Amino acid sequence: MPVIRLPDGSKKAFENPVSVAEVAASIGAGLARAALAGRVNGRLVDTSFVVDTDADVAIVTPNDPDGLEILRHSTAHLLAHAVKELFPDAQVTIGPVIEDGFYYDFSYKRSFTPEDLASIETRMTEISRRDYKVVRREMDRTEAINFFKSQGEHYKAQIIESIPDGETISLYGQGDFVDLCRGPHVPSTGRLKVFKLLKLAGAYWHGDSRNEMLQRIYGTAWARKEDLDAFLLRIEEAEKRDHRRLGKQLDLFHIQDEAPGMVFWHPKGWTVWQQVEQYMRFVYRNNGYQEVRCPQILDVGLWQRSGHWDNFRENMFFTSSENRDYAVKPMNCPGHVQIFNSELRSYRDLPLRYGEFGTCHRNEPSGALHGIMRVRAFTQDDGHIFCTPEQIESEVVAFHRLALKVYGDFGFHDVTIKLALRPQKRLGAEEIWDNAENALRQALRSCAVQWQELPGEGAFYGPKVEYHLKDSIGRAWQCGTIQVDFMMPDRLGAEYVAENNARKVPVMLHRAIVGSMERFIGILVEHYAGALPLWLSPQQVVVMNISEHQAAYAEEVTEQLRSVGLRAGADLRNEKITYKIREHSLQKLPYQVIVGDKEVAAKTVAVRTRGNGDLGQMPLDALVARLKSELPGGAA
RNA sequence: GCCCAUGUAGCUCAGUGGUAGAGCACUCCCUUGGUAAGGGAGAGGUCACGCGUUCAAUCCGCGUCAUGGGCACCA
Repeated sequence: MPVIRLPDGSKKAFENPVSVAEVAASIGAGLARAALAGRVNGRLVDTSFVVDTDADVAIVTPNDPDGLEILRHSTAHLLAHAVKELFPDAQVTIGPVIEDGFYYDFSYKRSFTPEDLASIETRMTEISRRDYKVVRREMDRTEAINFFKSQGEHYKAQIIESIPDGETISLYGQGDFVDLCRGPHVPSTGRLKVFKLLKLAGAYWHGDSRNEMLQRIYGTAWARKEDLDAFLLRIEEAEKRDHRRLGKQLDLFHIQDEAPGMVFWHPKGWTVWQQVEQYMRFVYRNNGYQEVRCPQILDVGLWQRSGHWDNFRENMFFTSSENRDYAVKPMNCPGHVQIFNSELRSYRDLPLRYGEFGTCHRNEPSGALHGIMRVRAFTQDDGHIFCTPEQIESEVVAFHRLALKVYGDFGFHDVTIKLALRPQKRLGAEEIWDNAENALRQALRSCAVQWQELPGEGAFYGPKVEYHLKDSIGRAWQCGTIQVDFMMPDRLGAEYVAENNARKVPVMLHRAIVGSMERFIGILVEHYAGALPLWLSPQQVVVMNISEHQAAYAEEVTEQLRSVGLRAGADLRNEKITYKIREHSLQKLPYQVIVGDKEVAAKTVAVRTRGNGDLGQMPLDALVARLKSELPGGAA
């Protein structure tokens, strides 16, 4: 005789055990139609779940985030069902929900084609129309293994074998299709109406590159058609701000076959680079760093001593000359240690901070390359701090404040922090790792921030704090990092004279704020959709004449803008003003200045801004004042 | 590196077993026009590269390279 408590606090008493579906129906027919699942005492269950004792029950609908997740999970099953109908020999593996959708991995003798994808989607719609009831049943482990083996589903059997013995295994069936699943699922396939298959991809079984490659089908599913359309529109909008597309349209850079993963910076792109670099140079200078520069290639022996050769030689570039082998530097730290080692250091010198715009080469796997976001030649705003263990905390805190200031100046205000802990492949004793990890935890506590810990994600020489920036369309990018390293200074023979005249090995902190210049500029371009803020814009102002009569005045105005340090250019082409405006608007110039006979006569300029349109005439001084006020006051 | 797809003019893309097209951009001419495309003419391509099949390959096959979507990797 269960008493059901509903989320609004009301109670309903039932004579007999009731299913979630019956509870929903007792509340209203509309809710019964919308019910996808239930939440009984906080646990998600199918609508067929029977409640036989007093309980808190909520009805889960597509409007509930859990409901949407169930919808997607059930759509993944619908996908697998369709694949099994069309390709009975295909084996199913796993099909989880991911952000904005789901995927399902299959093993099949031949590759699925884009045409297959279309027919699978059509078949999914058919199965949805058949409106099969989705039925849960339970088996014991051995029975389940035998069941899937008998179906020829060896991957499924293998998954169950990895589940601890004694646990009940739940299966979900719809029509002839049965899948291993924890559930819950929608009550019937007819509930799955708004979905779309997105792409085919390869993926390793168990995510391990030593295993065979499966075929992954990605899809998305939503509660309403409008949500799906909005999602597809969002993808389209993201494509429009793709840095590769904008890099071409705005003439910032290109990459060509002769140098995969290496960037040709065009004048406009290089101007952006210079703004970022000059800004970061001020950051070094104003925060106790000394800028340095190290050789591009260094004897292989140095990389053997540092440990990079053992860990990364597959991904390093080598060269040789006169019987000597060199590695093109994949990192800047060993170089900085050489500068540290170039004279005898005292504890009084610490902390000693070096900064470098260090260009590194890494022979990244071909499949990893991506525009200018993941390249083989890149420049880091790299820095290394040599300090004592006692100084770690204050250095990390100072770095943290500085990093947030820099991100804010570039327009990133949503920053999350992660702490990557010791990886499988690493140098050094456990105790050293304990110290290093705890030093970073302590420092983060002092920063009064929240952070997420990532086991196994650290560098081979030490744990790292990572800074993830959220961009204007909600994507997160890892940029900055600060890492504690108790290994490399010792391996490379760094030491200082302590107060008691003993030689000690300093701690080295590796740190970067923007990370890679290439990647950061790519992120900036995508964040701003190419409309960079005034201080970063390659060209800040264009001065256009309406007809050739005002050419001399236009040049004079341009010269005056340049003389106060603005990046201005004149467009004196024999084109209509509307044409010129269109072109410079497409180039996303922040300011367009138009001079015609009226402006020449009045000694003024007509100003048009990106976004706000025509501002009308103003004296040149007023324009300069406006531009100056829009530029940041100075670096950190 | 692995799976799949793609590679045609500077860009975006059509197209065909008989050595190729559009729009924009470019050059020249006309036009001197007031806030997102004025008009005309012209030039421009070893159809990514290599090897096959074929009387004939940009098109079909194989290989290589690169790019894209994923996976794996990311000091």
